[in-house]
Amino acid sequence: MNETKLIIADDHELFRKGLAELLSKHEDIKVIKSVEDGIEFMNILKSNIEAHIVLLDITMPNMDGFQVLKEMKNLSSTIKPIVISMHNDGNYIAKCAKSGAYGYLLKNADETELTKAIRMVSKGSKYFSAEISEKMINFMSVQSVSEDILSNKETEVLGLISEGLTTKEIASRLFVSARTIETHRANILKKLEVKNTAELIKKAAKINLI
Amino acid sequence: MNETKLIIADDHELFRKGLAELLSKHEDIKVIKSVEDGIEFMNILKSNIEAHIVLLDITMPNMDGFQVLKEMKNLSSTIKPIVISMHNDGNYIAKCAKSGAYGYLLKNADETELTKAIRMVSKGSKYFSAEISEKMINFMSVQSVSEDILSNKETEVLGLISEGLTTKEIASRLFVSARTIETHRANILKKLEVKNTAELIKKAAKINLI
DNA sequence: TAGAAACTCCGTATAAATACGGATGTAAAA
DNA sequence: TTTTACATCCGTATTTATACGGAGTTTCTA
Repeated sequence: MNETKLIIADDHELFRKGLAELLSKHEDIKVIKSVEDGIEFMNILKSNIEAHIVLLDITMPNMDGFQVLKEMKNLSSTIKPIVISMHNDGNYIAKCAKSGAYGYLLKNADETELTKAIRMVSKGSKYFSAEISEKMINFMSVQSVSEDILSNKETEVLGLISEGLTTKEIASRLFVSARTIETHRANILKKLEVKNTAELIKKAAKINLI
Repeated sequence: MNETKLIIADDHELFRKGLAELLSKHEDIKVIKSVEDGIEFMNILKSNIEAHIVLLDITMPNMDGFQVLKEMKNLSSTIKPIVISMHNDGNYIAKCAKSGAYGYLLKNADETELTKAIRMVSKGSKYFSAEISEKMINFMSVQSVSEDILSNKETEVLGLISEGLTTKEIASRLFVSARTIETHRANILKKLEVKNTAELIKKAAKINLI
């Protein structure tokens, strides 16, 4: 028979348990492991466990879903990740797709959709619902994936700005001139299409840059 | 027999279903309804359904958990709300306790804790785990519940600041002098214990003021 | 290898925010 | 009723941020 072995990675105990319970009714799907963070999952992955799919939450402590996806790609794992997230934010979806997710489900998806996604991915297809695809496309048409918007230095500067440091303070902490930080600030404002610090921090918080 | 009838209010279909499945194993607990937002729950409440407990999510569309709690208090409902949230933020917890929640569970609580909470609340007690209580106490000791921190005017100004408006722009929009807005800004910074706009917006976003 | 980013730095100027230290009338709460 | 918080306003001064426009070096990539 064709049994799909899957792992659940989610930091919410009740969600994990409930999901396992829910899936136990389906004979072709078997939950073989249940972990609560990315690190734990990576350990399992490295132990060469035989599994087909991992239902992966994005927001997890220690190591989040994005990092897990990246690592899985590096290790060219054969386990196919389906992301289960509560964010129907185009940015999240796009990042997951880019990082090698085989599917993206919202936590308010229904059981039918969940099993459909698992079965499709199990057969080698990808599963992104119409709603999800649309969000992603809309997002990509207006702005690039946030990961790529800012350079490393800019991201670092943004972090310090959000801590409440002034340009001068940031400059001395990063051992560069204040002019440099001013330029970084200007570039960040431009890239995120905002006109001052207040708007900047709000937007950065929204798209989870900080 | 003493069967506890409960309602689940959560916008995540999978969570709802999973939870129901999980609880179905317990004979003394019966899930009688499952709704996906606050409005839907209020309708059920008004239909005089017989239920003992509602497992209430905070972040829901249309009408969130806080509003539901407030409304339930107004209607002096006999259904006892247990909040299930993913935020272990002292501010959230304190607001719920203040609004009449009988319990507060994190979504990463385990099954044992869930059933324990349900049974205790069913018997008339309240259930706040040691961890949750601690968070709440820590929070309240350092700052009052966010709802009460800022005055109405200050909240309004904060909103406009976060939109990227300058002091002058805000002043003309609110038909007052720029000085007034400067004072408001200063007071807001002081109340939230931050030293500039960047930190302000970050904090405001964090405690969901904007 | 050529070109594009990224990172660094500079000058000049204006706009905006923050830090002081006041003041008044009104409304709500103790 | 007395106190307290709120909302409004003012002056002076300094610090920060933003807006221009430019340029050299390195590093990565097509």
